[in-house]
Amino acid sequence: MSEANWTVGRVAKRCGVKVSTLHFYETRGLIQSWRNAGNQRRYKADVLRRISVIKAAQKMGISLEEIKQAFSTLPDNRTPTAADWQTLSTWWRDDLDARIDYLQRLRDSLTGCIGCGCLSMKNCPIYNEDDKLASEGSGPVILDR
Amino acid sequence: MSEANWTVGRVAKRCGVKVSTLHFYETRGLIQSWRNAGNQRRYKADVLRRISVIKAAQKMGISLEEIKQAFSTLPDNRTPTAADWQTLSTWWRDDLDARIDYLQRLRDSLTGCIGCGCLSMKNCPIYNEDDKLASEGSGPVILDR
DNA sequence: CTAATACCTCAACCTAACTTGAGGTAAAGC
DNA sequence: GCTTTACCTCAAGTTAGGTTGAGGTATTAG
Repeated sequence: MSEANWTVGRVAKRCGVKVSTLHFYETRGLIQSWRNAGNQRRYKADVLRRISVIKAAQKMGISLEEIKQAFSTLPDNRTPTAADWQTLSTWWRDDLDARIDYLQRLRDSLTGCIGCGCLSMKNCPIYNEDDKLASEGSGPVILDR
Repeated sequence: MSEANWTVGRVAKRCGVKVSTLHFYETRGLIQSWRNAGNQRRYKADVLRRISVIKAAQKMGISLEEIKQAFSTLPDNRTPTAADWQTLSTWWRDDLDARIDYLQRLRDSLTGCIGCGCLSMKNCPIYNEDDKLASEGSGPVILDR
């Protein structure tokens, strides 16, 4: 099999994902393929690394949309080099550091917080993480208790 | 307002969630209410803490189903005490420790891994984390962003 | 007493990330 | 050449965690 002749089935098996997942990633613009004479997908070998990177990023909690954004920084007209991938990993590492840090702060305030009854109060560290990572919805309302 | 006369609207406002969320949590068995003569929901004050705990647990990446399981260990016939909640927080703290540990290992192998090309190989640490957190439910753990 | 809110139920809709299935074609094995 | 396996497209289904809206009732403020 030449460098540019990977079939969906082979890629799927090699990467441990389903064929439907590869179709799906393609519709989302995360991977590309060319078609042979019979309209079947064929991939270049670098798709393997892309998929691996997608899977790794997902384990870090990164969404497909964000992965797509990150991929858009890769070179268009040539196969990404190790250095190109390295750049991505550095970028995500910071993200991962932030997530870890957030969870650690959450952990450190957890024991005191859940038990003590402060959860609905304005000074609760869990409720008031001054952190974009934590912000969701409209947030708690300060009331007495 | 007596201890057992919280309306949905008040609870929602106090906790920073929507009324529909409270309805939803009720259908999932996460909170309970009683009805007044006009069929409107009324809550006991302890629902406030339940909701706070749900929110805190979600930030740790715990699913509603798991939260429900944890709640099932709370006493049925009396309002949970601080000690009861403390037990839960200890339980989840271990969970959180495991998640942090997992992310740290992921981070430590990331730089070497994404760049080096080993990602699709059998011995790649990212691909072979022997970790249940990495494979629980549908996809990776969801974290706040 | 009346109008403005607040609630109620139930069904449908939403996003993410896929999976499943139907109906049909291509490629590969013997 | 024939049969099995691999692919193709497109639509619809799935799970989590909610949100939105319609049509109707209860409560509350003035």
